[in-house]
Amino acid sequence: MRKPSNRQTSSTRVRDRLRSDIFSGHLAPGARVTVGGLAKRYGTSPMPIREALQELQGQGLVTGIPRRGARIRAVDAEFVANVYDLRTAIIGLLLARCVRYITNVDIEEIEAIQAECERVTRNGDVAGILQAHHRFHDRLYRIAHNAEAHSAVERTWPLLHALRSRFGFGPGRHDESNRNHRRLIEALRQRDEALAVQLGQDSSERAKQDLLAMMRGGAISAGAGSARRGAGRPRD
Amino acid sequence: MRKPSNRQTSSTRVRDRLRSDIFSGHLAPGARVTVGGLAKRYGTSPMPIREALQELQGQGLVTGIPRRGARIRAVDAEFVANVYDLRTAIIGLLLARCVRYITNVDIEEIEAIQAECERVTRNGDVAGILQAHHRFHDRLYRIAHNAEAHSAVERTWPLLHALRSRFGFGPGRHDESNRNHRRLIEALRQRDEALAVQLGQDSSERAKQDLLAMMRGGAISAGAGSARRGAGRPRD
DNA sequence: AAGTGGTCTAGACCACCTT
DNA sequence: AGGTGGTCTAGACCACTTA
Repeated sequence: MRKPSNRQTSSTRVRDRLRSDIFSGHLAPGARVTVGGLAKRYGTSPMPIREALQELQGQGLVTGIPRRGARIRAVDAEFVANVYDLRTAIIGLLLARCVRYITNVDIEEIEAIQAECERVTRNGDVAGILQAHHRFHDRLYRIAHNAEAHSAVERTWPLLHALRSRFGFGPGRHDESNRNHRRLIEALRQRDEALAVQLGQDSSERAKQDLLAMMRGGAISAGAGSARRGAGRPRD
Repeated sequence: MRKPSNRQTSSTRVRDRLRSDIFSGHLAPGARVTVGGLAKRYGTSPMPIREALQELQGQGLVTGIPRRGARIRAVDAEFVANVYDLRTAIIGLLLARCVRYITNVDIEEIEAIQAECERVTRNGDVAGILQAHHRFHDRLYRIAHNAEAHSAVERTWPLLHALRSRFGFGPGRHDESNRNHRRLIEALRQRDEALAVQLGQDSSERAKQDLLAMMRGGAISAGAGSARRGAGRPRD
């Protein structure tokens, strides 16, 4: 019963640590990183570094210069807003298609996932909330039968996951999100394409605004159930 | 006059040949490919194969199975339609932002590129047309100041480029495209956001329909007026 | 002209699937 | 248990940027 390295490959380890180092500010925005330097830093050979760098490049976290290494991208408000706007545009496409393909069985399953979302919300476990939320979106967009659009929006998830883990959620944000999900499900049940698209894009926009506010506040609040932290938020 | 050498790396060579082999049908859709097999086929070591595979996976041409190799994706009508729909959605976002950021200098430069588009159209050189067309889009979307959305739509270009090189354009398609470009430029000059978005998305939709029609016909016509066909390979 | 740093080769390792 | 095949290591190669 040896499961020492689960699905944990060296590339993924490097990728996660690299991402963590970017968010923690240990690797400054705009800093140039080299394969050799990172290989020594993480104690591995060039190949996993290249792989991780390429994946993070696909997520927009690093920008590659042809023959001159790579550069850390600043995870600032503009970058986050851009990623969310991209998500919003694609989500509009996906939801329009969902309305055309969705079945009652799909709706039942999505409602079950939504119930799960609301349950973990009461627990207040951020990791669980993120996971359930992700499952909701994944299950929904699968219906759209557009794998390219789906994976394009999926590609932005690791970034948002990491940011939410760090900055948490604003007060009442979870309830708002769940309310939006419920309304979206109702629109899907009615097969109201325009409304579903509108609600989904609104949801995405609200999520963007909430995350941006949390980033402005610099909060590290876990957003967990204990409401006794509410007073000290440096709101602006 | 020297430097025949690089910008051509082994990874890119493998990537291009792999893509070519997929389009030519030499690698059947759904076929499983292995790193070792491709390494022998292309006479190289595993690493460039992995790199090329990963990039093509990012473009949706191959789908990776965690521990079990990769699979060639079928380049059929559904796949092409999906990619175009994704493009259309993102283009809407980009054009809406373009209207907000565009300057008169931008418009002048875009008009110059459009003039180039029309000149190469008269020549009938497909490669030149594709290049000019690409420059038009690239220059335009740069204005939107959303690098993530821009690169997401750029990622779909190599696929469309390859397909157009193989299947060409329908009769009158170039003139229609240029007409749409001119109208789009006019909408941008008026800063009419709704119209610009509408025209841009219409253009994308028309391009999709044209390419799908060409694929249905199985034509290899260069689209330069000589609409001779019938000797073409129906499919491989 | 020397240095820096990305790219590639060949082989070993080991996880997963098959008999 | 054996086979298949992805993943990783260490070092060499070479293009591009410095003095």
